[in-house]
Amino acid sequence: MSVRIGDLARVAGVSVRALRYYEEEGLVRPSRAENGYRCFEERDVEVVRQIRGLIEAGLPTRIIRDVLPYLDGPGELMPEVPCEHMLDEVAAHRDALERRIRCLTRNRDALNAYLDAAVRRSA
Amino acid sequence: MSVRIGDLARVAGVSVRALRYYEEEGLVRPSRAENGYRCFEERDVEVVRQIRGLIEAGLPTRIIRDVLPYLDGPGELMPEVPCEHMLDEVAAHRDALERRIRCLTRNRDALNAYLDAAVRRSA
DNA sequence: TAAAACCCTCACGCAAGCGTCATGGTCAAG
DNA sequence: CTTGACCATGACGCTTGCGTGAGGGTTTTA
Repeated sequence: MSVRIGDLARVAGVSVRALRYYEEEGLVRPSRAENGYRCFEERDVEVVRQIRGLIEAGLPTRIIRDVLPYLDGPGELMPEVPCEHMLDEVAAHRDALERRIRCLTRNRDALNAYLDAAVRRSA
Repeated sequence: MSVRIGDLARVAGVSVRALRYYEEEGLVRPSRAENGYRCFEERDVEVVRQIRGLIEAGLPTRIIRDVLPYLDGPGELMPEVPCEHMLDEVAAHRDALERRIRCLTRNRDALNAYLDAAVRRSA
């Protein structure tokens, strides 16, 4: 029923060590079997992919830990009484993402322009 | 006429140490005065901002060094005879940026959805 | 002309995100 | 019942992107 760490690593495309690290950082919270083995869930596959994407995008784990609870879909399980302070933090994260997206988009467009020009020249 | 490292640091919003590091990594190539001081150009302000954005977006300096020459605008100063291999590398960088952008966009949208829901609930 | 304020080059230090043993329990297969 | 494939917990190592002196010239300011 439960997914073991090796299986999750293979399916999600990360190392076993990385998964243990993510647990240390509080990004995933597997339960434990009687023998001490970590028990992951099916949904952790997507969670880990999400984590990978965010880490590759440059977000530190402590921020990922903060925003991960809000990324389960459109407000499915929202924390009770979201206090102002937390909302501000989430909004700040959103703004940071916005800036990163704009920066990356500009650079992607520039690379595309370069590639286009190179192709036209070789034609 | 030339910009000194301290001025550039203030204007571009980075540390002097960071600028020296960028030079070590080949991201900027200031000339030198007779006294050994680094001579930056006005345009380096924007270059450094560009670099900062890419680093914050998670790109390692060696990749930034690779793509930076192609980000000066739409193919203004294109390297002579861009070999296939290099074009492939640039395209790969572009694809990596694309993936990052999609990941960040998904997460930004999720955060927005969360924030919207929170606001509606408090209303 | 002397203190401030910059600049230079080493060079060590540090946090993040794992890689990589070392050492040892667990469990299905032969 | 032993071999091999997994699992666990330390714990040290490495890379990246700088921070932070140490030690010593230069240039502007008082």
